Amino acid sequence: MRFSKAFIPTLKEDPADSVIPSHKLMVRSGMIRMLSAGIYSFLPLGYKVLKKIIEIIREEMDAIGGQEFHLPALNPKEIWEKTGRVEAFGDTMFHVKNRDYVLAPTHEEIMTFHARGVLKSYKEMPQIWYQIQTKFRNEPRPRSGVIRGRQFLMKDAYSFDSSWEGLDKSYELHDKAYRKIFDRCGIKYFVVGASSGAMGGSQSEEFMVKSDAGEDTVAYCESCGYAANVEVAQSKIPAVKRHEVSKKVYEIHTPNVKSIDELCEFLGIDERETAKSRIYIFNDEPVLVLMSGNDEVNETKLESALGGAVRPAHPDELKEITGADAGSIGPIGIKFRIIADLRLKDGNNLYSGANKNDYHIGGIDLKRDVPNIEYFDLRTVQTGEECIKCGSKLEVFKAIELGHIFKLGTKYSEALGAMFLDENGKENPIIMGSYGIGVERVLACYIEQNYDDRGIIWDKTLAPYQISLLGLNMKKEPVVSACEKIYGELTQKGFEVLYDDRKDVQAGVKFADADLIGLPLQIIVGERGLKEDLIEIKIRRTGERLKVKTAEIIDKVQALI
RNA sequence: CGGGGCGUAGCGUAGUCCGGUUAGCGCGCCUGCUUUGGGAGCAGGAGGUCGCAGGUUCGAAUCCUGCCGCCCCGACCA
Repeated sequence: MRFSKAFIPTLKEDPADSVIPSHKLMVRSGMIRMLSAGIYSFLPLGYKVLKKIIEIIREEMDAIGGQEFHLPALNPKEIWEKTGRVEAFGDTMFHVKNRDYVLAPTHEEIMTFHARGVLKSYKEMPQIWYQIQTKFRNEPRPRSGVIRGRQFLMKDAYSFDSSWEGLDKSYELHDKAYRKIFDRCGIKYFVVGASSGAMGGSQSEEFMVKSDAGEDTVAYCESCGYAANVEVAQSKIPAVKRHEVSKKVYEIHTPNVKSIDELCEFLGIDERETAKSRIYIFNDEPVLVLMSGNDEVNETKLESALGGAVRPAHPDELKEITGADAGSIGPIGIKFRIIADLRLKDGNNLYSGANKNDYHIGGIDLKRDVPNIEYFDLRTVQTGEECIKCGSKLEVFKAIELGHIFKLGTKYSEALGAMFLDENGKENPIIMGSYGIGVERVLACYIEQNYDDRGIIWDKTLAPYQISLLGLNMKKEPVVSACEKIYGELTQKGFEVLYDDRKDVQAGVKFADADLIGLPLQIIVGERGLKEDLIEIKIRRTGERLKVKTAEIIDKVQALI
C-alpha cells in the first residue's frame, strides 16, 4: 500500500478524550475514530489488524471442530422472554422502538433455538457452534476506548453435549483453543477461576490481562500460577487465635472512636483482637456481618453465602436496626442473623461495638456469647497475603477480561425445550457450554502490552503490514527508483508493505509516523545511504539499525521477518 | 444512576471568574518559493451556528434557565 493513496490519518497529539495508552495510540495511528460514546469506527488500518485477529480465532475454533455461524443481531424479544433474560439484562439490553425486537447482547438463546428440535439424538453430539459477530449492550458507562463499548465484536461459541463428561471435554477443548489464540496473538495472559454470575452454570474461567485499565480485580501468585478473581479468591491468612482463658464481657467507654484503627489506638491493641460489624439487608431482613479487624467484606462471597442479593444498610437505618451508628455496632445483643468470616471462627477476647454510641465491648467469646453465629469465607484477599496453594506472596491487581468460558449446563436448553433422546430412549435437556472472546479487547490488550513513547510495537502476526518502506526524499530519482524496485519485489514475494511514498513530507514526519504505526521492520531509503549503495533497516521493537547493501536488501528482510 | 470535569476550525487549546475591537494561538489543510536522515523556513490563503434552545442586556463565547454530548471516579457489569 502506498501511503500517498492510503487513508491513515495520524495525529501528532493525543486526543483529549482518551486516557489509556491503547486508546490514544489507536486513535493517533489512524486505526479507529469514535462515533459516539462506546461506539467506534474502524478505519482501514485498524480493520486490517482486527481481521488478522479474527482469522487466528477462526483457525483455532475450526481446529477444535467448531462450525462457524452468522446469526442475526436483531432478535425477536419473545425468545429472550422465555429465558427470563429481558428482565435479567434490564437496561443493558437495547430495545427496538417500533417493533418487538431487541439487539442481541449475546446469543445463547438463538443458538439454543437452532439446536432445539434439530439435535434430537445423542448420536448427533457433541457440536461446537460459533460466530464472530457484533454484540450490543447499553453500557451505562463505556470507557477506555474500545475496551468497553456499546457495540463490539465477540467470538461467541456454544457447545452441545449429551453428557456432563462430554461438556467437560468441550470445555477443555475451548480452554486449549483460547490459550493457542492468545499465544499466537502474542498476548501475556493468565487464567482465573471466576464466579459465574448471571450467566448461570457451574465452572467458569476467565482469560485475563494485567492492566490498570482493567475492570476486574484479581489475586495472582507468580510462583504457582494460582489466579482468582477477588470475588472468589482465598489466601492462607491465619485465623484469629483462641486464647486459653476467655475473659468476661465488659463495656468500655470509647468516646469518638469509630474506626478499627481508632479503636486499636485507643485501647492499645492489635486489630486482630477486634471484630468489625457491617449490616446488610437480605430479603428485607438485616444481617450482621462480622469481620476480623480491617478485613473487607466481599459482597460477592456474602451473596453466595446467603444465596441471594444483598445491599448495605443505609446509615439512617443502622440506628433503628442496632441502636447505634456505624462505628459502634457489634454482635452482642443482636437478635437477628449473624454471620462471620471464617477467620473469626470461635475467636475469644475480642473487642467490638456495643450497639450504643461511644461504647465498645471487650472480652467477647464468639463461641460463648454468640451461639447462633454462622461462619463463611467472606473476606477480600489483599496483596502480600500468602497464596492458598503454595504459600508465596499474592499480588492483587486490576485486569482486563479477554475471554470467558462457562459450563452452562441445562439452563437454556430447559427454558427453550432443547431436548434429545439418550441411549435408553429417554428425553434429556442438552448440556451446554458457552465461550466468549472480546475481539477488540484482544487488539487493545496487545497494544497495552506493546508500545513505547513513540508508538505501537507490532509483531509480524498482528501487524497491519509487516514492513514500512520509507522513501526519505521522493523528489530524488535514485531514491524513487530504489524504493519502487524494493516495493515491487517485496510485494511480489507476498509481503505486506506500507510504502511511504509521500512526496512533500519531511523525513522526520515519515520516521515519526512509521514509529507510531509501529510495523516490525522499517526499510529506510535515503539519498545519503544510496551514495554508498546502502539501505538501512530498523527493527521497531529494539531500535536496532542495520546497513545493508542495496543488492542484499530483499534477502536480509526475508531473514529478519 | 450519584459525584467531579469539560464542550471555542479537522486536532490540541487561549479567552469565560469581572459582558464591550474583526474570537486569538500551535498543529494540520491550500498556493508559491526554498529546504530534505528524526515532526522545516519564508510569503500568501481557506476554514468558526464559540454544543443546542430559550432568557437577561444597548451589546453574550462570557451572565441566567433548560437540554444535549464527551471524559474521569463510583455504582452496575455476562
